[in-house]
Amino acid sequence: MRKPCCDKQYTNKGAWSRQEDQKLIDYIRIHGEGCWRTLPQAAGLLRCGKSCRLRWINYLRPDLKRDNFAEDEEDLVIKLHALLGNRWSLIAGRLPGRTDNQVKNYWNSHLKRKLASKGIDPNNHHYMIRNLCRPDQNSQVFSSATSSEKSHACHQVSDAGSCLENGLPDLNLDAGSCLENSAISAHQENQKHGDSKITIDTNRVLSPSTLLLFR
DNA sequence: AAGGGCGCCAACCGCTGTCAG
DNA sequence: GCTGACAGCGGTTGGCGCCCT
Repeated sequence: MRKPCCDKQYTNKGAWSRQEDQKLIDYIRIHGEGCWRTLPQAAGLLRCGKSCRLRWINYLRPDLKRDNFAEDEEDLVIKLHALLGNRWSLIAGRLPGRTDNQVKNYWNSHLKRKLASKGIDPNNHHYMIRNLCRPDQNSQVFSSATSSEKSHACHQVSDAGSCLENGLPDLNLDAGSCLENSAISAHQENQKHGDSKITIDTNRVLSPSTLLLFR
C-alpha cells in the first residue's frame, strides 16, 4: 500500500483562494514546474502537491484558453474522440490551450448531448440504428438530422482514419467499427434509392451487439 | 419571491505507468 | 527483479449559479 502523497490532516481542500493562486504562480515563475511533492511546502501552501499540479495545469497556466469551444474545436474533439475514445489528454494535446479536464467536461456536458440529439451514439459514433428500424416516436430523432449530419455520423470512422494521413500518431483503429460502418453505409445506399425497408448485406460483417439492434 | 431542479466546471480520488535506487 | 516515489490520467463528486415553476 502506497503512502499518501501528503498529510491530509494539514492540507486545505476545496476551492482555491486568490492568495493561494498567487503563491503558486509566483513560485512556478521563479522555480518552474515539477517536484510537485515538495512544492507546497516550498511555496508556503497548505495543499497537496497533486492539488497544486492540477490547479496549475487546469487553471493557472498562462497559455490556457478560457473562452468557449469554437466550432472547429468541437469538430476536432468529435473526430478525435471517434479515433481515441476517452483518451482526454491525447485529445487535449491536439487542441492548443485546452486541458484534458476542459475537453472531458465539454464532452460530457455539451458534445455527448449534441450527438445524441442527432441520433448518434456518443460512445461509438454510430447512428443509433434502432431508431431507423422502428418508425415510432423515437424515429423522430433520426429524421430530424440533416442529411449532412447523417453522413457525418456514418463516415465518422473513415473521416477519423483520414486524420491519420494528416499526421496523427499511429493508432490502433477498431477494425470492427469500420466493418459495422460499412454496413450502415449500405443502409444509406438503400435509403438513397428510396428503399424504406432495411436490408442487410450478409457479406458485410456486424458485431453481435450491432446485429442485436436489427432483430 | 422562493425553492427545487439542472447544468457546468473545478477539484478530488484512485489507479496506472515510469523510473531510479 | 523488487520496491517506492512521483507524475499523469480518467472517472466521479460537490458546489455554485441559472432557470423554471
